[in-house]
Amino acid sequence: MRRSKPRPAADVPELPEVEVVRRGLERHAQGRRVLSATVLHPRAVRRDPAGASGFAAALAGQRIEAVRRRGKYLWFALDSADALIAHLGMSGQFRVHPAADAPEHRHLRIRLGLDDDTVLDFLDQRTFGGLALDPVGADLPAPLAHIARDPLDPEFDLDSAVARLRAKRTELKRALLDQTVVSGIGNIYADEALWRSGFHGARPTQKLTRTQAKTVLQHASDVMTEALAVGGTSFDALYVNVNGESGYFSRELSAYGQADRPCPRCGTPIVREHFMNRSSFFCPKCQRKPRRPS
DNA sequence: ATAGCTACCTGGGCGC
DNA sequence: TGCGCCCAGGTAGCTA
Repeated sequence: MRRSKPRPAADVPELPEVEVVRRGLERHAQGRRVLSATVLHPRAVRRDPAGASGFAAALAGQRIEAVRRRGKYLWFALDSADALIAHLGMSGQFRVHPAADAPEHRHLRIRLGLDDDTVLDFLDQRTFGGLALDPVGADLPAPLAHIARDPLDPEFDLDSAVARLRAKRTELKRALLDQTVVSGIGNIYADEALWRSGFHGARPTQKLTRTQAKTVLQHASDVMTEALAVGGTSFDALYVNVNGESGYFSRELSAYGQADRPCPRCGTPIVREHFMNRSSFFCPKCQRKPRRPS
């Protein structure tokens, strides 16, 4: 029998972590002008239509007016018509260093020289993340048009999210991870929201009542808001690290990563199963599987 | 149109 | 000791 080994639980950025990064970037980069851009790994700019050299040339000289976010996407509003879009992927980090004393980390992918004698580094071990320059639309860069508003957005509308969720013909966990329904939810907070709701991820969305859909979305919103409240104050002033070396986002988790440990509600051991090529963690007593899995 | 699958990545952990 | 396999998962793009 295979025991699931303890893992570092939450090192993948989801909504609260990305918001922490946005705040750090706002603090350190807003109002700064980009003097230079160096691409150390071409994959980090693969979404940029101009390629690495075009990216660097177009970015140099631009001023960062604001740092915005939708779901897990970040973008820097620039003084041109372009936006610098950033996604952290699985392992992306931004770090700020004094230019005179900036370490060359082995996972350094892009370095931006700023006009206050600092560098803004983009690090990414697994290279799922990256930066790209794109024209900004009315208020959203075009490549982000399909991303739904997230629960931290002041204009997030729970009722319309409920409608989108119930319009899906799929399993509940799949819909929670669908960034066109609600953005910002990844594997970790999907499992936490399901656990709090008492719903199994395989429940068919089309059979959810409005109240049930509202419940699970409200729990998703709550769990991410709470994580932000805990983690949002604990990053170092000159060190914008999405992962949070202490793992401060992972301590409160009830289901995700807790295989074989007692459910905090009923004591039944948490079960781990594979779903969508990912791990899913749930309490087999609190979260009954639907009798007819869709 | 839409639901669902897979490729894309690296490095730590573990079995042999 | 060292090799090689497995695993983590967000998203674009593809297929059916």
